Amino acid sequence: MADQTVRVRFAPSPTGYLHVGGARTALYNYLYAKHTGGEFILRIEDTDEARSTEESMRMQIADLQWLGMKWSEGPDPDSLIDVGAYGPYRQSRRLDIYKEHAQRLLEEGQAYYCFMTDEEIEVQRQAAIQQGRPPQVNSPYRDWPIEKAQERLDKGDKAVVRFKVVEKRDYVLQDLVRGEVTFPSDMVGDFVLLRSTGMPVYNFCCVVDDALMKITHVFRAEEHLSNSLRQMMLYHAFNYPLPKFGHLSVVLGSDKQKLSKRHGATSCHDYAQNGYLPEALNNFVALLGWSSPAAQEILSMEELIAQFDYDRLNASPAVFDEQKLNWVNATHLRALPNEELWKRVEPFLNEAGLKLPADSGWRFRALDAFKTSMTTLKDAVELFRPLSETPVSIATESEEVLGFPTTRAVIEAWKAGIEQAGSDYLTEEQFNKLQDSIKDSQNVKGKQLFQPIRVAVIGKPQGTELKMLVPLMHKRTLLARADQVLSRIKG
RNA sequence: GUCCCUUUCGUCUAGAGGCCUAGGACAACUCCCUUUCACGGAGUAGACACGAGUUCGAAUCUCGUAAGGGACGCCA
Repeated sequence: MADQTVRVRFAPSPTGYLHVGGARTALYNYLYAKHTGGEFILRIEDTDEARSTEESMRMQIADLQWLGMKWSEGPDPDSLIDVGAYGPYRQSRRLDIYKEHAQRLLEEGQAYYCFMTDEEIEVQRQAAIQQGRPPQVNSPYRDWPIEKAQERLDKGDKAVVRFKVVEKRDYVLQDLVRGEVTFPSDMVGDFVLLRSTGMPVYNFCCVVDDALMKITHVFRAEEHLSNSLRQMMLYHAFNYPLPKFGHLSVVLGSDKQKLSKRHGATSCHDYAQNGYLPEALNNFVALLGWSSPAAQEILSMEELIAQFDYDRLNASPAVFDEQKLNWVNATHLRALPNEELWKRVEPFLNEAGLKLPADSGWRFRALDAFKTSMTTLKDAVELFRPLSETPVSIATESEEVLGFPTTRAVIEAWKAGIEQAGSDYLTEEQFNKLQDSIKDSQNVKGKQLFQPIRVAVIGKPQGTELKMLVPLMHKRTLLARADQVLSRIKG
């Protein structure tokens, strides 16, 4: 028991994309498994028939894969066929197991069939609230003998199965992140195990599955903390050993409200589409509620695995700070070798329809020129756009530059210089010489010199150094661009 | 309403009774580098929610208060 292998699980309900809060929960479980050499298991909690879809399940699996978390048990990412010795791993396929467990409790008198209608329950709730009591049900069917209930069932009446809360005592949870948490048992009333449709309810399947799947540690969101009481009761009723629980803090938006759709991008999918790196999102999200013992801010997945332990998990809520995410992302992005960076950037460039040289030497020089101005992969699009042959839009900030009295002459001299160039691409040296000659011939310097040239090259007065930019552009493009800008001055 | 959790710079956090004149990171600001923008470098500013206690000594322990969050579903 002491050196039992760690078995942890991530158990999302398939309703939409994977949320960043969910990603953090998954990550902590994953890191703990990897850190201890244990198993990371994926279980799909799809007992809510109204909201769960297979499509969502696929999306969440794709998101988890994008983040680089691999599970040793659960649905196979491609075929969706269960892998592992404790399956099935989709709750909707474990219905028989839940039924058996419910039956067992029913027979032992630890659970009962309840025929109350929604209206009856609502009346009780309101009454309880008015009297200042917790709104719990008090079912008249609580002590019905099972045979009597069965008769009604046989007549076709619908019933839920409720757990019978009998013991009046305090339940103490040794939480891995919060320490000792005490719940009085009267905090909850008799709760539903099986819906009238026969579908089990979260607290019930969660316990059955965690026990049967031999889960040793459960890191989950704080909102489940009070569920723990019900779950402890069930573990007790089944006489199953309790796993260790760690209840994570909530992730908040900038307004300190729980992160939700209102806050804009909150799904991993959104971040992927917006050009964030999975390693950056993992890194950032890991630091929301956990800190590196080495006080590192930038960590690779390997470093996270090596350093992660639950003793540095923080119990207080954390605000998701997009600015820090941006910094983490930019830092990871700049550290990528050019070859890898190009692979990541290319889909964004293609999507924008940019036609760029295929030569890898050219690509790497371009990345060197641009990567310090990139926060996300998507930023590459606007940076690379002026390098393609298509005309650029001339930025409004360029107007002032176009208004300098010397601008027209400078651009014409620039154009003439390019025309004289022997090769398709100017070298940095040739560019410098050309710029110097314009300085002398036109008698301009400072921003009167380089801003017009920059506008004639990329359409705006600020950006990457010209000596980096110009050698990346074909003579033809340079000339066309200069003409484009000159025509603008006339008009 | 009842119960549970949380509370250190704007944000993420370090901090397990003296090492704290409270440290780091992001953001902000200033300067340097730079014929622009970024990158990079150097700095500045900025916090223990409040009140009692325990103690020679409290950000750290206890109790209250306040604020925020969660649960009280045939959601998870």
